[in-house]
Amino acid sequence: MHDPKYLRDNLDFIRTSLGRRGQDVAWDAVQKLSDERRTLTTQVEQLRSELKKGSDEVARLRRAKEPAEAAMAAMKGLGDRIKEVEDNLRGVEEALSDLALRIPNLPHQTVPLGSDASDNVEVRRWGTIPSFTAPAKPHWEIGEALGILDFDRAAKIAGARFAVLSGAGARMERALINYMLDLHTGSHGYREVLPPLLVNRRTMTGTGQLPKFEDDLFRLRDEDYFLIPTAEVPVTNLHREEILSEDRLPIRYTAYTPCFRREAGSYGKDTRGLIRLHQFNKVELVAFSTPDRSYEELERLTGHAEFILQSLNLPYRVVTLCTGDMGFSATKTYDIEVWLPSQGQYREISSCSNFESFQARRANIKYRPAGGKKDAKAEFVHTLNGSGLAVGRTLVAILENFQQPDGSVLIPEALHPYMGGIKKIQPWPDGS
RNA sequence: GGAGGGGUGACGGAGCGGUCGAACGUGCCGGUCUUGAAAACCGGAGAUGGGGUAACUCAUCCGCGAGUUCAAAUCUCGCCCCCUCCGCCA
Repeated sequence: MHDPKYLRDNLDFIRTSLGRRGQDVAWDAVQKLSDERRTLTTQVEQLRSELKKGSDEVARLRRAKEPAEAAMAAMKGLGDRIKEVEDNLRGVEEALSDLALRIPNLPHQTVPLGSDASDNVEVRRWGTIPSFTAPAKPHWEIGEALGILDFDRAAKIAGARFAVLSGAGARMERALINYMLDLHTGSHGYREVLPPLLVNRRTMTGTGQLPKFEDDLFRLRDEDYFLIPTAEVPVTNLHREEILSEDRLPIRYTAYTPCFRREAGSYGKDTRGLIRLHQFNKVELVAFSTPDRSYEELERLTGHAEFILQSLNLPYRVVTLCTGDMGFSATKTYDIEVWLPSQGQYREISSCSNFESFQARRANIKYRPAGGKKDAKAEFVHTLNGSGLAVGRTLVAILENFQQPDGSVLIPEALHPYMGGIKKIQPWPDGS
């Protein structure tokens, strides 16, 4: 959400800057409602001031044992008039905030202009792309042959876009989760959090999923709870309605959670395999920063996610998303894309973003600057987050990049301690 | 699910329907005292929105929402959350 005052005074600038991203915003209504809110606010305050003075006068008269009937009669009805104007004002404010909550964040100056993913700019590459004598197999073939991935039974018990992992597959998913968490908590300075997977409406609004993207979420039928689409949601909202002291910043959390997404509108995309599921595992990195350090923090955080891939020896590249490809709440986003041999291309495995004060304003997360000066007014923090990493896609990358001619898959050395001594995944004999 | 208790400022905790934005205590900041510190004493300090170059000023905020009243932290109703006991359950 934008600063209401800034929004009111810079409507045209914001509108122009957003370009295509702001095309479905009702700009004229925003303008009109902003103006109305202002006049109604002034009106209410004047009436209230009048009422207050009148009431004080009544109190004074009665204390002085003087007749107060006239003063009371004069005030009669004022309250009702105030209520009327207030109802108006409330209506205007609700309408305005509903519209304002649907305005995307403005991109940072360093974000390249563009309309879609093809305009994203590659920042760097790491690792060597493996070469294969035979065509590289897709992970679902590898996994099914090894008996560690089962999409047919997943479809039976749940439906399309679900997967069952078993044996060494299940083990490796768990190994990756533990490995990532250990690294982020042990070496990168994050505090581990295990949050609820169901959250309320207020929380979903705080990070920007609501009101605009309700269709992307799974929602419970009988209660107003949503399944989280990412740990970003509960973890960022941890400090909702709080004022943090500056010396606590930056706060860095890492959280493993399953993530649930309806994937509405992505029919036909990545229908096979583990790439796009309704439920997947992710280890998330979340940071709360002072405004002056948030871009520095974005680089750090991205580096922490990259390090996982490096330590697993998986080739990847980092791209800066262009203005047209960025998410709703971000000012700047780096995508980390891992190499998938079967597709002959890099695919997203992490997305690291700075939201500046956009989420903080929605969720009311502030900090009080240190220094003991009298002007220590609370200000909004900057929030950031990134995947570190999407676990299922990491498994995909391992299966595909380290597949062997005999159908087995070599396990990266960093995972050996987490795999109970297994260094290679061999076919499960009876194939069940 | 049943019964009861409670939600007030960073925290603890008061609050006859009318100088209550809110006593008091702790913590915090500044000062006096001290070689320094502690103690003691004095003073300061909330959030949001509007107006003003500024000193400042106006409005709102005592879980949330509605109602009663000239006037609500205080009275009434609904909702949310927390706690205790009982039942159920991993």
